[in-house]
Amino acid sequence: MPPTAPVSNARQRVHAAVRAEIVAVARAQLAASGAAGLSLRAVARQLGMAPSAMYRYFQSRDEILTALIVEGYDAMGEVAEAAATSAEPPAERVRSVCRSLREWALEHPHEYALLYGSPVPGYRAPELTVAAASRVTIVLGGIVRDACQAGAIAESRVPRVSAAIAAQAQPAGQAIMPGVPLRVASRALVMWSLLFGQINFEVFGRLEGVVADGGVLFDFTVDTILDMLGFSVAGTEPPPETSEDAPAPA
Amino acid sequence: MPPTAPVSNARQRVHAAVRAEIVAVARAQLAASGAAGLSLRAVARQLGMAPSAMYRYFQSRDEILTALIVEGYDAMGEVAEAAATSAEPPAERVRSVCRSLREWALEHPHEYALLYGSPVPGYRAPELTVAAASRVTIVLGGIVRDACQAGAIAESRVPRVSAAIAAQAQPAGQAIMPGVPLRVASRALVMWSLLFGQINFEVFGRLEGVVADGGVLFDFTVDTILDMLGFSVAGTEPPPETSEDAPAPA
DNA sequence: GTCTATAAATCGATAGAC
DNA sequence: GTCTATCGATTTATAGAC
Repeated sequence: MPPTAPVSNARQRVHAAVRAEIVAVARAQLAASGAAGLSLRAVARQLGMAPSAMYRYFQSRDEILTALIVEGYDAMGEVAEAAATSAEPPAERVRSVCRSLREWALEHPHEYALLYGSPVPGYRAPELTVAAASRVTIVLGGIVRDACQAGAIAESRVPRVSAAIAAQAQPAGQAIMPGVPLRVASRALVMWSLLFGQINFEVFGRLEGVVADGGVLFDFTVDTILDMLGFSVAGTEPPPETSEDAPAPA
Repeated sequence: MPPTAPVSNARQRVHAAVRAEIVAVARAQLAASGAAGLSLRAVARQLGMAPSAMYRYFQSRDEILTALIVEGYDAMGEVAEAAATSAEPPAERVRSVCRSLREWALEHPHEYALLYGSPVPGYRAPELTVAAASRVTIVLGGIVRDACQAGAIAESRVPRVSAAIAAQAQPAGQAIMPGVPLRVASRALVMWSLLFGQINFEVFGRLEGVVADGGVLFDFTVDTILDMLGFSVAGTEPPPETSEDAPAPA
């Protein structure tokens, strides 16, 4: 046996377990106080620990926040990946992923806000978190790439893009969706804004007096995403049920 | 003279002046501490007042926050209205308004976050604020309505919508853009998500390692908005400069 | 690794003198 | 309308005994 290899492996396990417990309590408190109000002491209190004992597990309050963020990105990545694995056509997989993201956001509004809402005032996100954040990105980017290869995207329906935007979209597009034409990759960048903009509005309650059924509007948003990406999808051009397009009676 | 009419008009003026001063200081503190950390005492301290004296001007801390929100919506409404008044074609007016909103948001990130970011944990927005919020909405909705009447929107390029989404979009669409066909009004609802989703990403720093020039991506976003609304606009179909659409060299 | 104790602050809101 | 004084809490973080 190497003399230094299995140094107190059991200790490490309980350490990790307590860490997880701390994060779990912190997550519960996030809902009540918001990210800015997350208190190290309150977590300790609820856990029956002395506040000072927390410092054996996290160097600072911000480190708990970081763990919370990473955990959140991972959870979203997981539901997105789960929704993406199916043999359905790409457009349906996009729908599934988008719906799963919305659902998770509505079920975990405070964690979602931590990820996609206003930045926490004094907090500086470490590199660690950006890697976790890319997981969701990769899922949707992968479907777009698959769709392109499978011919499910009618490139001709997507307008050409200027050299300026092409230059901007090239690095990120190449990284996430290698091989995807730049006009599609450019619009895919915009897709994030539309998707998360819509989820933001609903989760943050900004749709309250405006729209009664957020789910219907969300599905329409996803339809719009598919349309603007050039997806050839039944239902985009001639929708199942159509409504008269008159200015509507007073 | 009526016995009760001009009761201490001077007093009211200084009262309003002090109120404005309080809000100004609070606005400055918003940048440092965020909305959740806005402190009535800190404002008083910086103003050289006793904390208790603040209660002559605002009933509570939340009321200061409300004033800040109303002020913010008004400021955004003002820049939007200013950008909208021009004899240019509707598409250009949309561009101007969107750009002006982005610019304001980048110049006032913390106030913007207060309006369009995560909700403040314990704070419940009063009715007062929703009226102020609609000002920006009305500007863009008005341009869309104008564009429809002027024939600047090719309705045929916008897909028909299902009865379900039409029912959702009808009330808000009718209120903001009376007379606009439902398929266009529906997509106009989605326009807000795309517009503010894009601004959110940039203002909240979520574009940092992804895109170098946020302005270029934003202009492309606005182009996409115009395209998805059916605007007939030079530059959407055949862009000024076009780039080769090859998958890009490694 | 956990505890007590403590330092050095913060906060919102109220009471009551002037 | 402004002040002092105060209530009754809150917080992060550290020191040091066990």
